[in-house]
Amino acid sequence: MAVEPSAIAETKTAAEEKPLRADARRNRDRLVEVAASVFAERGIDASLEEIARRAGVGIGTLYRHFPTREHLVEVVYRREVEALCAAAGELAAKHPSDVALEEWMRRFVDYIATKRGLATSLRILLTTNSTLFSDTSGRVSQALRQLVEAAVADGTIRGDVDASDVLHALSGIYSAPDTPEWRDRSRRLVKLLMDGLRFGAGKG
Amino acid sequence: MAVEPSAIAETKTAAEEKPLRADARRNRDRLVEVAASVFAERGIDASLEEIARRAGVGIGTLYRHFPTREHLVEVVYRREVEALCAAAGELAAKHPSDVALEEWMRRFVDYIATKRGLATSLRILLTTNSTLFSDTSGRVSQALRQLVEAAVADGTIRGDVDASDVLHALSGIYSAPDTPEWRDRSRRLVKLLMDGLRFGAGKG
DNA sequence: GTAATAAACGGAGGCACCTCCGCTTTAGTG
DNA sequence: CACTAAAGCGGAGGTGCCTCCGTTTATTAC
Repeated sequence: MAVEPSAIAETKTAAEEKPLRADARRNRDRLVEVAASVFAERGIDASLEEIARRAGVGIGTLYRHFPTREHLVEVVYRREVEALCAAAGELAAKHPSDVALEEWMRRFVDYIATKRGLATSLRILLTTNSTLFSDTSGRVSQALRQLVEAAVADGTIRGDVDASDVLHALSGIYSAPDTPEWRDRSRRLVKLLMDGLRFGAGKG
Repeated sequence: MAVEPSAIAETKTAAEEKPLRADARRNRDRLVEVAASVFAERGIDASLEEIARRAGVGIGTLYRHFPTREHLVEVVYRREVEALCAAAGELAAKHPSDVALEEWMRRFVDYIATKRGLATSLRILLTTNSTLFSDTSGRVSQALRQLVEAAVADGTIRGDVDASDVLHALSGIYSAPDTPEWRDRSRRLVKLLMDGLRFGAGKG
């Protein structure tokens, strides 16, 4: 009955993990990568044996690294959130700040779209492992803040909003029912939001 | 995509079900009975094949009657709640009304005790299937009302309480953590409650 | 280089899930 | 009764989960 720090410490928070042997590191990374694509393709209930097979490792290796399905899902999920957040910096460097913001929100919609199918399992995971929720939502809002503040600073969007306003506006994306039109509706929401943000830019 | 009335209509709400063939009825009843004892013995994750085996039917028969584990669990659960509620009438007929009430509450504690291990699965079931929750809690409070009202009527417990007060007082049984002392603590709660109820009986 | 050892690998094997469909039994009908 | 259609049965078989442990490999020490 050891006290679990929080399910799976993990994540690359510095080199706080004891270094894995080179082959182990390789296999582990491979598994996460393959799992991401298999989950995307077949849903969260995809066969773990298929993941191991496609990754070219034995099923035993998969289980050694990820003792339960949830461990694997969590790592994949964190990795994807991380990538989404990292994209904020890259977009900011490559585009005018308002365009960067818009493009990021578009990716956000796509990201949520892929996660919809996984909704029930993710919900279990999120209620089970509360740090997962706070960690990821923290990272996401931080990424968004960076983009919004930059755009406000150079006057491409209005100055009387902040990241939490935008996040709030985006919440419709989460709460809307999972209909066929959902994606289009969400994209329109982003457009609408951007129009509103650009309106009166440079005057606030 | 048919509209499901509510997961599994079931229950013997009159003869609204098309009559099963005699052998089918027999197998079905047998399965429910065996399932109840296997679930009690091994927990909610007990092997369905074991249930079928012990019931002396093929696994195919189990699945025909109960397409998912949840279907089976729900039917077992409803049956048990039903039995608990039916006991109210029997106890009322056999004992002085205050004794009947006390005994019923004691059984209630025992019942909850057996359900504790099944808590997580039951929680899923209860959130998934909302009628299950309202149906059963309705039945339980109805049974309790019968007992409380009888005891108030013939003056064996005080008159200034009703069934919902008692149910409220019993809620500690649900919310208390699942420690080893839980059962004793709950029995003391029942005793305490009965003392309070008997105090000043016949004066309200 | 080589040896020693701890770490990691992989897949066979045991168990459970669930589907599918050929066989059996029941409940009607004459 | 005998016959038949419909209902029900059951278990083989294909798949997935997860554990266990003999074998392989990376690393460290010399």
